[in-house]
Amino acid sequence: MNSSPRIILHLDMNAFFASVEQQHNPELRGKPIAVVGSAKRTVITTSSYEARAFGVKTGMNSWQAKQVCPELIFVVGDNRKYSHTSKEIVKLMKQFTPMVEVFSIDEAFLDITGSMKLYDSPENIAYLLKAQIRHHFGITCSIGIAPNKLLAKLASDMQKPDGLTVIKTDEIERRLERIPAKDLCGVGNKTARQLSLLGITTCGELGRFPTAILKKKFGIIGERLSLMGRGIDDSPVTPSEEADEVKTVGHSMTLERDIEERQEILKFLLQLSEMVGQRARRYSVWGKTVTLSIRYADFDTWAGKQVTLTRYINQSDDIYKSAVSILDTLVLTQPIRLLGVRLSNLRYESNQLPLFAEERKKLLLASAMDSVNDRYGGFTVTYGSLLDSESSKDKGSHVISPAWRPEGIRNIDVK
DNA sequence: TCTGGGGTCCTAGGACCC
DNA sequence: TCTGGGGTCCTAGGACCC
Repeated sequence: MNSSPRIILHLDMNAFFASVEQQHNPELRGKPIAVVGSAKRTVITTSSYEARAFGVKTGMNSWQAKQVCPELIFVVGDNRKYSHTSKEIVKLMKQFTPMVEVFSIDEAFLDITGSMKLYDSPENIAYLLKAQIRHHFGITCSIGIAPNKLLAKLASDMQKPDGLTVIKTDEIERRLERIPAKDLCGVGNKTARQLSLLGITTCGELGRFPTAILKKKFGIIGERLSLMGRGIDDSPVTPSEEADEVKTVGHSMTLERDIEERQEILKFLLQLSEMVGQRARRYSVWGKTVTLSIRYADFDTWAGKQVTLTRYINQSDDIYKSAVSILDTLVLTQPIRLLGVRLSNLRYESNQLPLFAEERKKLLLASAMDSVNDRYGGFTVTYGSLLDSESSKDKGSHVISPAWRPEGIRNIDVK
């Protein structure tokens, strides 16, 4: 396979959520701020560069952050805002090429190989993108340009904030030589540790290491690791419209406090099942497998199981029943910190006709509730047992995720 | 006063069928 | 009477990404 060289651009919005908040509220500009969730047990999802200077990091809880930065301002995140801004920025990117792959709410890959006739150079496109994003949204971004996605992503990480880094084909080897292998997208903590046991810490070392040994140790990943070490990556930029359909739909939540009582567990399971069912129905997805996951109070121990049914479901109470049936097979050994419900083994069917009157009634009731929820968001209407419960008060607002995809089914229920 | 939430892909073993 | 191998589906768990 010998194709002509590609030009790939990776764009990473700097401190995206925090930047959006600072843009919306001028009083926050120039100040150390942290975007958090509304729940009690929340962590920092993003912080401004002013806050990072103090050592504030993603994943810290509020009091840890306050320790390192006493004047830190906490802002409760608002997914609608970020999603909206993200979509607008994607529109802007698409003026340069239709080949835009939305990688997360604050990152995208652009294949600009075909855009060179219109714009003199890749750098030119990068400067225009940066200028327009700054002008329209007041946000800076870091851009990496390289012959493939792996290197473009690596490059965008090299200068932050507001950076531009270009890696040309003839300098790949030199530039990779001393880069830590851990910096490669796909090499996490565990793999990095395994590699270091083999005496590998840099990309250079990884690329020179015998592929056969890597294969033996890491299986299918081994070969890929070897290629990555040499900066080789053939994966295409896939525009989001052509992306695979989503394969699972799930929600989980860390509870305000650890719980043990069955009634209380059931209440949250019902809420989660409703969240999952609502999203599944909105996108005409039916699933055959339900997974219940439980994180215990000690944080490190997990419980849970999956069951596969003989039919496809997407009604909240069917999901709920399955989740409860799993719960009934478990022997709980600790109070519960987190509960999760997930639907998988999905099938996409829009016009499945329910056979029985009972089924029809259920569908009608569900769609009526969905349309109200569509208009008002969150859990304006929900099942009886949730009313007056503490869980309905927060209206699902604890859902904040930096990697949340703003397109298609990956959307959470925010309109 | 610890530690969020949404996903994808891969592996390995067992059941079951032909 | 004796014992192969391929394919598929399922569960559980781990690693990774944002």
